[in-house]
Amino acid sequence: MSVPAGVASQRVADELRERILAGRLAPGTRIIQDELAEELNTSRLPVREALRILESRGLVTLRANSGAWVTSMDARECELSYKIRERLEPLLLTESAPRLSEEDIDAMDELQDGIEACTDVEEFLVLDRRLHWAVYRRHEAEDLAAIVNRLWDTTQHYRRAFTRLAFERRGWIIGAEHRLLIQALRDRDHTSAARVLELHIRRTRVELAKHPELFTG
Amino acid sequence: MSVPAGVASQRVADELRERILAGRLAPGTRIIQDELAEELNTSRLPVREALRILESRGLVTLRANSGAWVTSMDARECELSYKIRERLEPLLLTESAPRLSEEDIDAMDELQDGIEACTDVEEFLVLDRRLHWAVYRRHEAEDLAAIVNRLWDTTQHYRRAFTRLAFERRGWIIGAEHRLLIQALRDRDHTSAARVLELHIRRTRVELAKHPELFTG
DNA sequence: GACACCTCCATTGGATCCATTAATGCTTGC
DNA sequence: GCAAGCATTAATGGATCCAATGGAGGTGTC
Repeated sequence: MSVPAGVASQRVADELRERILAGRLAPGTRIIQDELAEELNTSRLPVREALRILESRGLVTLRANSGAWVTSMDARECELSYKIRERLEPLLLTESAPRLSEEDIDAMDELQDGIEACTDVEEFLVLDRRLHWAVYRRHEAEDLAAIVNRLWDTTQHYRRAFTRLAFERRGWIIGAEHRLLIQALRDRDHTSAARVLELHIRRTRVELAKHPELFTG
Repeated sequence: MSVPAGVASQRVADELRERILAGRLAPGTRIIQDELAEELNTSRLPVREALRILESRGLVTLRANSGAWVTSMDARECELSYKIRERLEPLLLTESAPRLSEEDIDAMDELQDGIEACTDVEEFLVLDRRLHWAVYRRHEAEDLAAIVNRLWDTTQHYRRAFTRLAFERRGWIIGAEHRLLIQALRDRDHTSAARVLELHIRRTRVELAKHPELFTG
């Protein structure tokens, strides 16, 4: 076994987060402290602390004297998450955009090339997220970024389900929005960039609302 | 000794939060697990979990293998918190306003009477917060409310310092804004209500920016 | 005299053990 | 046959003990 780097509770939290985001632990799944502890070769204490960490990120729901479950959302909560993103991500963009270099923006176009070339849903999710965070790369607003990151985390599972349905036949819309966003950044037109981003998130929210069946689980 | 209600770690977290929000624990203060545990007649374990809980609420800052401190902000972070509030609280108002009853709105006017009558800073902070949450009372958006609540918590200390400076000579502005907000809600003009709220927060942010000396501690 | 390294102590992180709670299944009575 | 209550069991919450880390202070060397 490899050398455990860093604090155990953080390692456990990272591992658990990875499993949830990758879809290997579905929303609603119960998490038993003993099982995880044994599986990760540690005691239950770091697991308990890891669950607290992930609860604060919204990925896990705790009930006192009862247990822990992977957080699940209903359609209403998910829609609200998107409304929050609509308001916060343009602000985060505003914090980052003035500091982006030409190279930063070139990298975005390359990422978008990759997105347009990819056919696998999991790969799309990774690249799409990477592109958005390339836009925010130069922010100096840790607290705001943490809130936004959390929203991406908690909606990841539903984004996956939605992407499975939609990205093949309507993928060009996302591509168009991404290219418009990148171009506005290149032109240093930060107001337009913020507007495009807001529309991009808003359109996704509206599309998502057309598929309530994604939440009947 | 009285019967301990609920889970110990939550009790410790509540007590610690209360101390920080009441200003009895200043930003930057170090928190030693042993001391708190002894003082609250419990072991270090609930204290550790309480620190995790409060870290997730942004009230304490943890450093691995080092310790815990009451979180402190610089002017930039505080200003950003207000910008986030400017965007999120109107949204939270929108979620609540349509469901507010006449009695709810009457209660707001009564709260505002109390605010205009009060001369003590601590009392003002309590009543002001209570009034704002009276506006949001009928929301069904727990996640959004949690984010906003957290922002109020983390900026509480700076709001106190600012209030000490400003509320006596310019208190009438806050009163005017509050009354306008309540009236818009009474008229069921939710768009205006959201705008007034946004302006109210924005004006406070701009005022606060004039007092950088509040952050040189 | 100044800087670097080493040792010691205070404090946090982790493991094991015990208490407590809550849920489930069985039994009993109606 | 069904419902309610009790008992059993499994999993969480808490306390104590031990290990590891990081900072501070002193000493030795350049």
